[in-house]
Amino acid sequence: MTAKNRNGQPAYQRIQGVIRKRIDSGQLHPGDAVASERDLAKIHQVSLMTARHALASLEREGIVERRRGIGTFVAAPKIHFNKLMSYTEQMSSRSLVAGSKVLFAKVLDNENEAAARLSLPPTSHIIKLERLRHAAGEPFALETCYLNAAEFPGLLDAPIWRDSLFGVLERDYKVELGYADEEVDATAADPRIAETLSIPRRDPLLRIRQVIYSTKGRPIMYVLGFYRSDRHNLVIRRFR
Amino acid sequence: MTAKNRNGQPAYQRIQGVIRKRIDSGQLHPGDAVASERDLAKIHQVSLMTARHALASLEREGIVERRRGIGTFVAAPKIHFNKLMSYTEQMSSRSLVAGSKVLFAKVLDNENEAAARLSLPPTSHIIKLERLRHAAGEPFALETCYLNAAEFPGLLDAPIWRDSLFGVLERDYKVELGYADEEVDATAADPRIAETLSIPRRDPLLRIRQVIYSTKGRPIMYVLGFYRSDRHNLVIRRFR
DNA sequence: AAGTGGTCTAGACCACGGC
DNA sequence: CCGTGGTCTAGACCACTTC
Repeated sequence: MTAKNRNGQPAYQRIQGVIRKRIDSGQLHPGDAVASERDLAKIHQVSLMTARHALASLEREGIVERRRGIGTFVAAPKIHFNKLMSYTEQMSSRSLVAGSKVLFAKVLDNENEAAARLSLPPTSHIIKLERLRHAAGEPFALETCYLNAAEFPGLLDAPIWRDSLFGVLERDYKVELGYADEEVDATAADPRIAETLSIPRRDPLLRIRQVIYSTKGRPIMYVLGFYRSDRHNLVIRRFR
Repeated sequence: MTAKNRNGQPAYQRIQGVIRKRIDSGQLHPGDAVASERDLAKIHQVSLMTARHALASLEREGIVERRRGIGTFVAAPKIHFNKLMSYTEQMSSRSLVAGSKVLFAKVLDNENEAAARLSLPPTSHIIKLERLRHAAGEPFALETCYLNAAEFPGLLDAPIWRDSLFGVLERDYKVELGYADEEVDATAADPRIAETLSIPRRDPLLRIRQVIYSTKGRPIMYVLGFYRSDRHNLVIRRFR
């Protein structure tokens, strides 16, 4: 019997959804035991491998921890490490109101570095969108996004002002965002950035260069961001 | 038939090893196709799920990329993102000779913050090991490790001077390192760090606070590191 | 002994991409 | 159409932990 999913969602994702909801709604707290593979299999009428798949990939996300011979438990909420999220999503996951001010938005043809990061010829038409991001009334970061203008015609006419760029891409352009490779280093605020972010010149900033890929591995967007080190810190998990 | 592994290594790991070796040795180059799930299953005499497991977790490590309907391909070598490696391992993966100078090595009992990060009482006996790391003759980073003295008696007598701390822990103390949670931000060099690293005061530095856990989720070591931003950059991958 | 996660089988059907 | 990866079954045995 091939399990029929009324909505086309795979069974293991449906199971994950149930568990996630129970954690988010406070029914399950960090440290609590999650149903075992065998119990989940019975409850959701799936095979062991499917229940296992659900738990294994929740563990990879850091939502639960599994211990052989003992069980599966809700993990301490270390924020969503290694999770690709838009600025809007990040802020709302911290219960902050995200704000954004567009400083620059035009199509250019001399953004060589951005074009290279997007695997495009040097003089391609590139959308450049520079935004000052703030939260709780304070400047937070300066982010510049670059996209292939040929691939996203009319993007600058979309309500980026109101809406999340991730949302526009996923909803209006049917892009499936997959993963992002990021390079992180530290740098000192130059005069312009210092003024924009309301911090002293030469203050240390976190600089993140991010190339966002579709699920199929095609580069979609290059983002260069400068983050106030006193307002931001990055959380990641590395595996051995 | 339960596949017998002559050495106790799971079949999927053996398959991964074969693929890794073929990539490392130059038999397979980035972009080349890897054998399909079905081929691997035949070649290694395992079931489809096992061959699949091997490829799926290689993909999670960024070694290969899989595309539905097309195949599995060797990924571009973006360095080992999200991979927990010792300084020695990192350097050697970049073909650099790692050097280290111990600046401080003692057991203390007033390292409250480190104790807290290790989930120990505030005044626990804590090993503090401060090392200046260099490569290619240049100072590179200042790293301070903290460990539970009760758990690693005699550690300071081990040949940390010569050997990798990771190596000592894994070999002599039978610790299985599992993962690390890291907080990254930017900071300015204070006078002492500036002098130690041979850089101007107030230069931006990458600061990384790292808690390393065993495979069973027990905190093993807390590492506070300051990295010269002109010599270091951190590469990570985030998933949606 | 009982329960848990880890590995594995020998198949199945589906969705997708290229021909 | 055929080969690919994605999901899934209905079990099995093993290793580990707790009782």
